[in-house]
Amino acid sequence: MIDASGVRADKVKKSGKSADTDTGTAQPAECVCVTLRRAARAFSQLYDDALAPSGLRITQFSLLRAVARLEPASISDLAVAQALDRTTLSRNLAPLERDGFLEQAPGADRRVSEIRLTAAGHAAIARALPLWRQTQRKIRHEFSDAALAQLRALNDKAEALALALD
Amino acid sequence: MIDASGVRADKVKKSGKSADTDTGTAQPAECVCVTLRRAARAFSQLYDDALAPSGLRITQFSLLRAVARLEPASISDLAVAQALDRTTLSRNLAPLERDGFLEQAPGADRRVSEIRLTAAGHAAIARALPLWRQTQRKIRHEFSDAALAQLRALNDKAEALALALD
DNA sequence: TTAAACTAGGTGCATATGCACTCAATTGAG
DNA sequence: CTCAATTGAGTGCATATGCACCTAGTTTAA
Repeated sequence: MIDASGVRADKVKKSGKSADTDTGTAQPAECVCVTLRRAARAFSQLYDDALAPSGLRITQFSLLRAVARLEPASISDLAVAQALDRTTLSRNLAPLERDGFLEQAPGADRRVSEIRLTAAGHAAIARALPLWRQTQRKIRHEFSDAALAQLRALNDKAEALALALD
Repeated sequence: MIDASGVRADKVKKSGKSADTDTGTAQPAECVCVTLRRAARAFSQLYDDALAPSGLRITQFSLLRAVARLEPASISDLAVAQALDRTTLSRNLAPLERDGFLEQAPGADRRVSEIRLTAAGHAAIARALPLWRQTQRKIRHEFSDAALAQLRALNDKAEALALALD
């Protein structure tokens, strides 16, 4: 929780440094990306904390649900579904497999690994679902529909722009 | 860039699985947190790509600028400024120090490490600044002021909520 | 049919992130 | 002044993320 306890909030000062080309706002010239990353960290805190009793993090919950939807899923399927790099997704599976929430088996095309939930995986999702729903409700209550819709739009356009970097 | 080339976008199907409690939308029941994380990844791609010629990632650029603002900065100062865990921030300094962009020296209070930019650090910021500005302009052009304002609000409220978890 | 091209996936490396725990320096209570 | 409480920082461990490169199957062109 941003463990920087007891910080001297007083000693903040502005340096006239050349590199610091603020626009004059109290806060540093804000970077859209940095703000987004901060928000993502804060939300992850909230969701991870809420899901903790289920033993899942929000990333893992999301991944397990994707497996449930696409079952039997290939690594690449899941990577596309989650908009994650294939190798990242591959590694994110490891702790879930280690904990017995899913299993991989070679497919007919022996290059492909078919991923399926185990009973424990279904149980984990079932444990986490009410916690997640409650958090979603809280969040939806805190933020307007317009804000959430704009977040979606932000995400969609950003993904389109990032995809154009190919 | 979400390297999952040549994925069979066709084999997506819906399983009637109990765990998959979609609300009926084409997309899975969307998680605010997951959407935010996706957006943050996409934006990071855009910014990292744009900043690449400077040798900095967006996280590093942001951190260097924070040092420039708070110089001489303690680890905890920077952690608060970046809304990052203190230990994360501490580690994020390592590659920047290794590359000679900043240096640490013990302060009067010998528990505190005073962090300052080097000439190379200022130069790196100077190299990255125009690239960052250009990207900011592009982004601000793509997204409405309202969307960006709502992102800020989202971030502020999320940080407040996360802070309340203490 | 066989070798080239393509495709699914894995590995090494590096950064980013945060928690639990530890240590050292400082401060404060008595 | 002395010892306990506080505070700044580091380390071990684990997950998350993506790039460059590699290997093994599969498909396709000659």
